[in-house]
Amino acid sequence: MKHSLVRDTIVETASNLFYQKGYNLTGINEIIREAGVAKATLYSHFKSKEDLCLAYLEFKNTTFLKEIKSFTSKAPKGKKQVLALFDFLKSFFKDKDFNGCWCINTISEIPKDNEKIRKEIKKEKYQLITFIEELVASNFPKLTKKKIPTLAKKIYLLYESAIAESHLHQDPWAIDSAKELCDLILPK
Amino acid sequence: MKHSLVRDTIVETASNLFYQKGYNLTGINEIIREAGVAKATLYSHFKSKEDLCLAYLEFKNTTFLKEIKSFTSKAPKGKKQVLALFDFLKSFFKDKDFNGCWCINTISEIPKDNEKIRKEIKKEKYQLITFIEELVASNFPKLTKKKIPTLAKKIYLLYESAIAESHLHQDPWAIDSAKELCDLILPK
DNA sequence: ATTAATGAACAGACAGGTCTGTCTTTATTT
DNA sequence: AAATAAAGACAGACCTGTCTGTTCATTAAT
Repeated sequence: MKHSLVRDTIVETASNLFYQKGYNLTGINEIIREAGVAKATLYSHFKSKEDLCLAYLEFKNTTFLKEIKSFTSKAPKGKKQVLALFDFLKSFFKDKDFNGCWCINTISEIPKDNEKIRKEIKKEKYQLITFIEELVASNFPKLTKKKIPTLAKKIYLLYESAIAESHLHQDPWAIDSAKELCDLILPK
Repeated sequence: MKHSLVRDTIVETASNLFYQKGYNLTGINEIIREAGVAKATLYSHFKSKEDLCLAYLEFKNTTFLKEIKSFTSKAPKGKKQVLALFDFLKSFFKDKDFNGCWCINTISEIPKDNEKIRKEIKKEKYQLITFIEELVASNFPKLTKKKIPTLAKKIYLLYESAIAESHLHQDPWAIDSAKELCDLILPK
């Protein structure tokens, strides 16, 4: 198999396992078995399990941002396009592999002083906030520049609680509730 | 030491360690060392680490509910008393031992099919929702009975994202933002 | 064109450490 | 004297990461 393809296979396999079972409960041996790859091969691509964790976070984030951008762009312009954030989440929730937010899950699993991973996670969340700002700005052009970041942060909070709580309660009520609340705070 | 006191010591020590370092990264040996207790003693009180985890969740929850009820009851009646939820969270955030929500952290660490722990966590969250309902009902007596649960759930979502996001970003902006949003949705 | 060399991946043993949970032995307390 | 707890050895499983040696495909050199 080609060098870069092997890497991709490892990242995808590890991502699925990390996301489903958690980082600490997934062993390297399980990853290589599943990926059909030798241990030395894995360690030639990643110098440690932590390195693989970073690749996992990046992979998930890239895929996620692409999907959510594509999904919302298909919704009608205006309020509905912003609210589509929650429709996206709902379809994500319905997926049999849904297991909440990988960032939150990972933060709970790593030692407090692991700055590398924490930094990556914060970066990813800021990318989401930035996307929401763009979404709000493009759908509410009358909104003053100053108000956009504040509003986007609030929508972000609603999004985050919707994903965490639908996961915790294994029920989508949190998504509906957050969407309602979002509807309330968007300019009419 | 007295039998029940030994149990309390173990639970408190385990709770601190589980909360600070995470469930999977805290070993039984570390708990007994810290608690000054023999391993056989621990296993005479708890049949497994999972059992100890349940005791940890219960302990944290009991303490937490007591404190948040006491804190909010001291705030002036009306809107302010409900908003005091977020002031409580802020002081909690400032604590050097703050490490987010133990329920969310634990959910991320255990296998998906651990129904015992999941059930306990859901129960605890419903206790929080119930408390918020009571808080809302007693501070907004004009509110119809039907509207209370819906409103309480929304406040709950704001509370949950405030705790999770202040933890993730290691910054209290999420608490302020959630409080503002809560202020907005409370009847004037 | 044939051979040699290089790079990549495979297979899996191994080291050295961790984990949970059990068990025995010794000490303390009541 | 009986019960309780301490101390810690131990079993057995699992973990990450290293290392040796083999296979195979592609490239370079003759």
